[in-house]
Amino acid sequence: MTRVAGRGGSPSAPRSADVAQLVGVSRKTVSRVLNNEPYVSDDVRRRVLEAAEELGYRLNNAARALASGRNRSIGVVALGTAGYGTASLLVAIEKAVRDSGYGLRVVNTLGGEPDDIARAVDSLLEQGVDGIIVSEPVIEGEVSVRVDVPVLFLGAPPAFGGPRVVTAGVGADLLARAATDHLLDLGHQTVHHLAGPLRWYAARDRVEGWRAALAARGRHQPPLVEGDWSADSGYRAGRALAADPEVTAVFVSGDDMAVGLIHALREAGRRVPEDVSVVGFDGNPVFAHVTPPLTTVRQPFDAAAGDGLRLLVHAIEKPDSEIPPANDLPVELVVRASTAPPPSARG
Amino acid sequence: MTRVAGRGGSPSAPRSADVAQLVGVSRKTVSRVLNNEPYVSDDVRRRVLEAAEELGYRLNNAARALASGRNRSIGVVALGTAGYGTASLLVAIEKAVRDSGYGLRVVNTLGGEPDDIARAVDSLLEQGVDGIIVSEPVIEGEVSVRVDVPVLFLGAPPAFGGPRVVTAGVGADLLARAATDHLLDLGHQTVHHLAGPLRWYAARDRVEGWRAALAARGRHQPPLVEGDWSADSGYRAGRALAADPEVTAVFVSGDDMAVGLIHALREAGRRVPEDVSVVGFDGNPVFAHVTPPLTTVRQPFDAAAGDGLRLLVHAIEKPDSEIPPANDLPVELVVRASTAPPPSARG
DNA sequence: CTGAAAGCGCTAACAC
DNA sequence: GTGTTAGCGCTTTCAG
Repeated sequence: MTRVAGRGGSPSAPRSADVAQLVGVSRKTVSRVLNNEPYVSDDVRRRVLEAAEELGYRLNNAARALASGRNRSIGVVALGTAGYGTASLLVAIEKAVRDSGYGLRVVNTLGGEPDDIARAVDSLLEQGVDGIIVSEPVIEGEVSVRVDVPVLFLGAPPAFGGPRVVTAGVGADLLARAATDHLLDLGHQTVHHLAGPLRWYAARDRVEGWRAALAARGRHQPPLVEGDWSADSGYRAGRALAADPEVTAVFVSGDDMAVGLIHALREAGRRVPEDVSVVGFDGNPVFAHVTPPLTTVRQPFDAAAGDGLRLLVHAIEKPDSEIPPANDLPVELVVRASTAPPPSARG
Repeated sequence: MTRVAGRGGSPSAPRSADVAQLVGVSRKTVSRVLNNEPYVSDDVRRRVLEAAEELGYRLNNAARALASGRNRSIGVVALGTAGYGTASLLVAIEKAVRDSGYGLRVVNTLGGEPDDIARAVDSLLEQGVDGIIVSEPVIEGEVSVRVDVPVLFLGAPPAFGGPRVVTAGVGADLLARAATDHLLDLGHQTVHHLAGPLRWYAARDRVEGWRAALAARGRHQPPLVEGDWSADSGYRAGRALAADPEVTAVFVSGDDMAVGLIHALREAGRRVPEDVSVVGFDGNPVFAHVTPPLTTVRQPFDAAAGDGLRLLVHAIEKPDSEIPPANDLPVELVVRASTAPPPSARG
């Protein structure tokens, strides 16, 4: 049955005093029960819970925050794009935050520039958060803000310092390295790279991994090509790369760009994977169904968010104890049909 | 006992009293300035703003909410999937909320079932929100919650009633109709439909549009095929549909499913669009680069979120006045290469 | 135009 | 185990 209240501006909601009165205890006792504090008899605890239920009592978080100084919520500064990667990360963050017993406030910054971040952080602080997550920002300069809560930089080094700033990676460099190694293992002499915009730390991190893989085998490092994460930019990059017969393998810093790139390659008459192998980045499952199915690396969004949040919550709740070590993140290469040995190896 | 502003040694954040003292006015005057209330001289206003800036003063939202009863934030119950559609809608909602001067709290419900929604709404209410957006939920039963703030159902009819419940569509039926009409206009005798899970209202809404388009021309309505939004489910549906030579046109309730479906069709030897035309739903730009580029309808996320939020904010801020009418949403068909006239029309 | 007093609903610290 | 007493920092009356 539908139960509606919709009482617009009528009798005020029940307060803890109402619950206390109904049970015949003090407000503090009600408070103890609601906060799961010890030193309440099981009997009283049960009766308080029952009374609260009966009255439809709901804790007033504003009052609680004001009195305790803790808001029980965490704010995230996100990128405001609907791409699979950023969206997955946000979903993972929401889950991790909720599992930690906090609420989540979201502010998007379309650009991810230092000023945008400063503004977003400010607005979060004003709304009242106990900690802030800055998710995969663009970092070119210093962000100048006064922050008095712990801040987690997820997938980027801190853009501002402070005693309560923690960092957690998404393991992008290792992932990029695995992707590049896969291509090298297949027999390619070298691997080209289509990067995301280099102003994004996420893009640079992957470049590092690609470079490291090449360097480890003493391979030639082809010039970097830069896209903007969009499939269109991948397509444009693909047209340029298709003209170069030296190109037999490309590691692309995002699935969408990879799909655009493959489009251009095939349009130019270069077969994938027979002539050119392509590896994407992210792990969007839809690309198992394009032609050819895309080999990619899966980003460990859940693990990264969970690990980062563990550090952040630690910094919030035990500000004086040492920050625990970060966990290792899984590296998962999803091999499909867009990669193969180079033409030379097949005679 | 009166507390003297302790801005010497005390690391506590500055309060409005500190600002007031610095300027030499009362706290109420500071409050007026910060809330953009009238009846403050320009001079005082300016000095207050300067002092606030100088002290690095930041309003305490918990205190404000407690005193005023308004939290200045809106909560959204989202689906917790990283698909292009839901993610885009969330981004659009965030923007609309921010533009309205509210903060955004997010709770995901993995399932979108009535019970999940009830839980999510409860948690939002406890966190303190002035309004709630329920975004594209699964609706099979009634949601039983006590809500005392306005609720906007976005892309679904209300799951619970009440005087302060508003609804805004995303225009899915019209979009579905446009997609179906496009196929019919091309000369197809009828159009098959691969729907999303019918427990989702969003899926049912699109089915309606498809049915309406067929009915308007007196065309035969083929049996409905049901997927689960994933490309994999589209692929499975495609294998079944490929076996039926009658199928020349399919309207698919999501781009990902459409891509999976095309994969299966081609694998079975049916060419797209020569033998079978396919239209997707959502408008993810990456699918301009798959083979064949996907014809689709673009969901007007920004317009839908903006319009819905306008209604919600109205319900919050002017609870007694009538709810303004909803705006018409744009219908945008993106014709690419996955649709063509049926084989029969081409001889 | 501006200010003084009185809480908002809860938790903190300490009593009992 | 439980109650009492003070506020948290702001906005709301209602005076001036």
